[in-house]
Formats: sequence, structure tokens, C-alpha cells
Amino acid sequence: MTTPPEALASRLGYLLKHAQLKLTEAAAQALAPFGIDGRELAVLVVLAAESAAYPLSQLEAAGLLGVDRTTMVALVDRLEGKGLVERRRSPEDRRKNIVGLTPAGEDCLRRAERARAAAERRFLAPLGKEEADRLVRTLQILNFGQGAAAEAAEA
Amino acid sequence: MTTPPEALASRLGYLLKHAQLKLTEAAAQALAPFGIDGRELAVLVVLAAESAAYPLSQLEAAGLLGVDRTTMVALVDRLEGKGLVERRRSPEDRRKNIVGLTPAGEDCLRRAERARAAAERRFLAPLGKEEADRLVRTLQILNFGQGAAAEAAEA
DNA sequence: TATTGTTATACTCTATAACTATA
DNA sequence: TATAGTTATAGAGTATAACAATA
Repeated sequence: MTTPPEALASRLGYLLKHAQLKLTEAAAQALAPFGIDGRELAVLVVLAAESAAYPLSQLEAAGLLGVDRTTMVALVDRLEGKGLVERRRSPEDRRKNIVGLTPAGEDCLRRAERARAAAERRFLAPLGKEEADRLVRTLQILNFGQGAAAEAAEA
Repeated sequence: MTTPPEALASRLGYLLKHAQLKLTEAAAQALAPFGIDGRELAVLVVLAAESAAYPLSQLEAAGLLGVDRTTMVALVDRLEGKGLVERRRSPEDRRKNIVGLTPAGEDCLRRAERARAAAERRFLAPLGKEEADRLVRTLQILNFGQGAAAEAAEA
């Protein structure tokens, strides 16, 4: 792409969009060896984090990820096809699919997550450590508000 | 959307994506009275800014906007349908379409740009003025590098 | 009747390939 | 031959509507 005119390069919308495109591209490259993309990794992360407390149905996982239940079907289809997650009917409510990581999924998650974090660090490298941390906090405030961002900072 | 789990809420990819979605939504609402969306406004901005120097062809405008020439066709079609831009054949090279704002387009640009800027300020309001400025500079560094971001800061 | 998962369908955004008219 | 604009088409991503199984 040619350098954008100054009139665009100072717009927040442009800056956010292209920063996200650039990061998505970097993450895709980092995750390619594992055969998944960033969205699929996010599914694995949520399933692992929440399943530690209690098993998740497709709909519950979809809610946590902020995707439609029809989108979730395709997402789980792909991950199941790769042998990373498993569906099983809930014994308590036979309408529900409990979705959990397979051992291969757990392994993929661990290694892919390391690769993703490294790509994120490389992406943020032009900023200092302090400025990078501040960016994350600032974006948390914009997304969740002052309170939620402060809570996240504690964790 | 339900609150995302902590494992997602600290990911840069998630934060950038949802900040952009939120801003796009706010901009769409602010621009609705003018019958255009943020991408169409960006086209008007580029045409106005660059046409001041010399008239732009569709392909040149597409390059500045970072979109494909086929995408540009649809974009100009829509704006021409709304009476905001005009195509005319270049006398020097009859393959080229010179694209320029109509008087209605200039008027729409002025007023819509004010509304967009106001929406952007509201979006950034939870941050202080200083933190908002720093966010923009930080994103410029991530997108264009330290040098280009410094130049943009001068302007 | 309502809910979960599923399928079919459609809509947006984007890009590739092929066509046309000009050069 | 190459370029600018156009059209047709296809691929991601997402959402709505309808259906089957279950509650």
C-alpha cells in the first residue's frame, strides 16, 4: 500500500483498523505452523480457561467469545476436524453439546499461545515496554470502561 | 455481548478489534444523517485533500485509500448515485476517470467530517486529553514506524 | 412453548480473472 | 503490449430464518 495521506493517517478509525490488520497478519504467520488462526486459538483459550471451572456448551462458549451460535458451529466443526476439540452430548440436558479440548488440543494451545504472545511482543517492539503496557490499558478502558480495565490490571 | 473472559480481554488482537468495532458503530450513527458511512467519508476526504493539488483518477484515489480498483468502482458508484462525486473522462488520457466532489459533496464532507470528529472525541472521552493524544501517536508508530509518526505529529 | 444445535440462505467486504477502450 | 475502468465471480466473515431434537 502507498503511504496514506495525512488526512487519513490521523484518524483513529484508520489507525485502529490498520493496526489490527497488521497484527492479524503477524499472528497468522506465527500460528501457521500449528494449522490454526487467531480466532481458532481464541476458542481454545476460552474452552481451556472456563472448562477448568465447569464444562462449556457450544452456546456458552459462543457467548464468551462474542460470536453467533451459527458461527460457533462452523468454528467447532473446523477444530473438531483438526482433532483439537471434542463434542459430546450433555447427560443432564441432551440438547447441549459439551465442547472440550482433546489432548492434542491442549498441546496445540500451549505451543500456539506461546507463538502468538511472541508475535504480539514483536509487533509491540517499536514501543517501549512502558508504552506498550499503557496501550493495552488504554484500549481496555475504551472497551470496558475505567473500572473493568483497573480490575484487569490487578490480575 | 457478555463480558469476555480475562484470558481474552488482555489480548491485543481482541482489544484492537473490539475498539474498532465500537468506534465504527459510533461513527456510523454520527454519519447516518448524512447518508454515508465512514469509508465513504474517507473517500470524500482523500478526494478533497488531494484534488486541491491536482485532480485524481479512480486508480490514484484507490491507491491513496489502500483499496483495490474494483472496490473503488463500487465506492464511486455509490457516491455518484448520491450526487456527492462526479466522474469525467480525462482529456489527456481517455482511459482515466477523473473523480471530483460535487458542490453537494463538498457540503456533505464539511458537515459529516465535523460529526465524525465529534463522535471520535466522545469515543475517546473516557481517556484524558493527554492519554488520547498518546494513543494516536502510539498507533501511528505501530502503523508507520517511529519516523513517520514523528512527521505526522509535526503537521 | 422455549432452547440447542444445525442447515440453508443472504449480505457485506474484499480480491481475482476476464473483458473493453484506450494508449 | 500495457493500463484504467468495468463486470462477473468467488471467498471470507457474519447474521437471519427455518428445522429437528429435546426440555
